[in-house]
Amino acid sequence: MKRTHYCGEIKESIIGNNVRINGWIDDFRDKGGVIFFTVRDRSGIVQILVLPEEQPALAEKARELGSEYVVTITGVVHKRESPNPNIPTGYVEIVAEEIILLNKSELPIFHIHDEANVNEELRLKYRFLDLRRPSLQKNFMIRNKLYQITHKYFSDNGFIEFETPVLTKSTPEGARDYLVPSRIHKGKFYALPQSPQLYKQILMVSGFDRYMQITKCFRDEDLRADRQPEFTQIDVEMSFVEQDDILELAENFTAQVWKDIKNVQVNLPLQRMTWFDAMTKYGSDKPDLRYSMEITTITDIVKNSEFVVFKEAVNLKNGSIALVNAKNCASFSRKQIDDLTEYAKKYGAKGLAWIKINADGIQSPIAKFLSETEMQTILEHSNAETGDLLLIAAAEFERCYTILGALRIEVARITGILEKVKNDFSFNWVIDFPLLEYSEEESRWVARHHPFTSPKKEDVESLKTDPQFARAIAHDLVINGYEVAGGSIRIHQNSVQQTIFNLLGFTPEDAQIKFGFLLDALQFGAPPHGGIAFGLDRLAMLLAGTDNIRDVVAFPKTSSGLSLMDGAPTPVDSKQLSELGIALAESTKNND
RNA sequence: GGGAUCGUAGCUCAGCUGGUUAGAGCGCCUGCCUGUCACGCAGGAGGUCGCGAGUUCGAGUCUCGUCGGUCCCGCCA
Repeated sequence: MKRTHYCGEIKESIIGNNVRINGWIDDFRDKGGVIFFTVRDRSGIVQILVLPEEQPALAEKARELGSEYVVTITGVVHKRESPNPNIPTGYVEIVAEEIILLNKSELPIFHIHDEANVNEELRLKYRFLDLRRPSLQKNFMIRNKLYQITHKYFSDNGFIEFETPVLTKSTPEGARDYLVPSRIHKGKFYALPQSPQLYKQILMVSGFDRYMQITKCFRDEDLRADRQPEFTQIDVEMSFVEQDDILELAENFTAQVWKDIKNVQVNLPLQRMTWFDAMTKYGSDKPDLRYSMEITTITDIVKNSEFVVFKEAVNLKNGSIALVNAKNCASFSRKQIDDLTEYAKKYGAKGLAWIKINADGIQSPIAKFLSETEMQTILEHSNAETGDLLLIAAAEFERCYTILGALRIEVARITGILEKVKNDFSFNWVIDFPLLEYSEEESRWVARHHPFTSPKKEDVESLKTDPQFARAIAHDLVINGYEVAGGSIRIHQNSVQQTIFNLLGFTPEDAQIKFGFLLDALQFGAPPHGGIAFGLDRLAMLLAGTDNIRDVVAFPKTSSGLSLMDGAPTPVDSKQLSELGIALAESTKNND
């Protein structure tokens, strides 16, 4: 039964050899006087030939086979009479001598072919079949390579691999926790880690100096095409370093991965962009730099204009007016512009002003509100040429640029720019994030990254007077507009940490209850330290060339968090609940 | 929490302003076929139109609810 070769290894170089393969029946073509079928394993497919006249018993056995039956085939490798150059093993075939049926299969629910476009709901329910498709198998080979490169790279660089707990303490900041009830301590809960953040910092205090871990993280938030509730991080932390050291290590790692897996040379060092520049040029804190289409700020140009929408925006605290130049889009129809307006509204735009630069002059609903000088200055600053369409947003700073950032991507999609750059890669750092942001919901400052992020030295003093302007020593690595890694230099001085907690509205008692163990650790000789964590799934996505994270996760959840194959989550036995001291609220009881 | 969109044969889909017996391609079954590889030819089987109400003489089609998929906003330190 044991194989001598994988199917994909049956090549011209072993013609004449006696071989044995294991695999699944991929396709069956019975021509009457000659029978062909193909067998598939993880390496590819190979054609088997049976000649009924010469081997009637074997032919009879072959005719019993069906799609996805599991077989062992023994035979001799022959050169094909009529080769098929479209498959790697297409110049040879195995002339069967023995066929062993190891297991039958029900009729497959769908074809095990890459071309088969099958409803994802079915694919997830029958994931064991879906995962047989060559394209998915390829994705997991890539993912495996990524694991191996990661272990080697960090080991070679002196990092020590750890495991941190999965049953941890719930912390209130950040994402919603997944909770695990304790049986021994009824009424108390563990939380699954949103990330091993505090543990890795404590390992730094313990003196391990360089830590890494490939680890699962859990966040109970709504999902997206690039977000799963459980996901894998390459988690890294280093002592006695500055931000430059972390960026250098991380970009060398990234370059290594792209070289080994994609054979792409990444030019180092990577471009670094401040958060402010990313926002004002690209309207995003994770800009896709495979194409340009930069945003132009025109707040100062139109601040005295008659247009009431601009007036209102200027009067906002931190109000901004800016535009994106959609090159060669002046031909857009009224309907297309209406669609763009609707699109902008999703991001909180109240409306969308536009200027068309037609061959016969300017066309714009707001032209009448702008002076000749204002219009000319706008055209100059945005490098507007005949045929261009300027899309203008006016709102509070972050809203205004976010709207334009979304439009920038949408215009790139509509005009085919995204399609053109789909095989390119762009890498860049975004640094100097704001340390805090004001939460209207909670009426307090919250940490933008996490509460242990160090402010920039020069901004520590102003923290107390102008917290909104304080910048963090934080860094995100962006590839093709995806945030694939993020990290920071941490606070290692208890006094600074207390200042931050104070700003976040925690009393010393609160802080002690929530993060006391970290605060304790910081008082016992914490070294300066910092780190970064890569989203392994997103890296795998980019390497595999897919925009769907479920294509690189073996058993993913749907966008509502269900696992369609096993049915999780499910109700549990009342006995299990009572052991945990848990009673369901009346309203949730029949929710299965 | 909100928005958009989808759910018809095993799979992918068509099915118009409501109207007789719901169709196609692929797959499947039976037979034929000595170089197929999206094999070919002939014949055949296969439907709770996601589910539940409602409107109507009559619902795959209209309305409401519900379940599920996908994408997005909010959310994701």
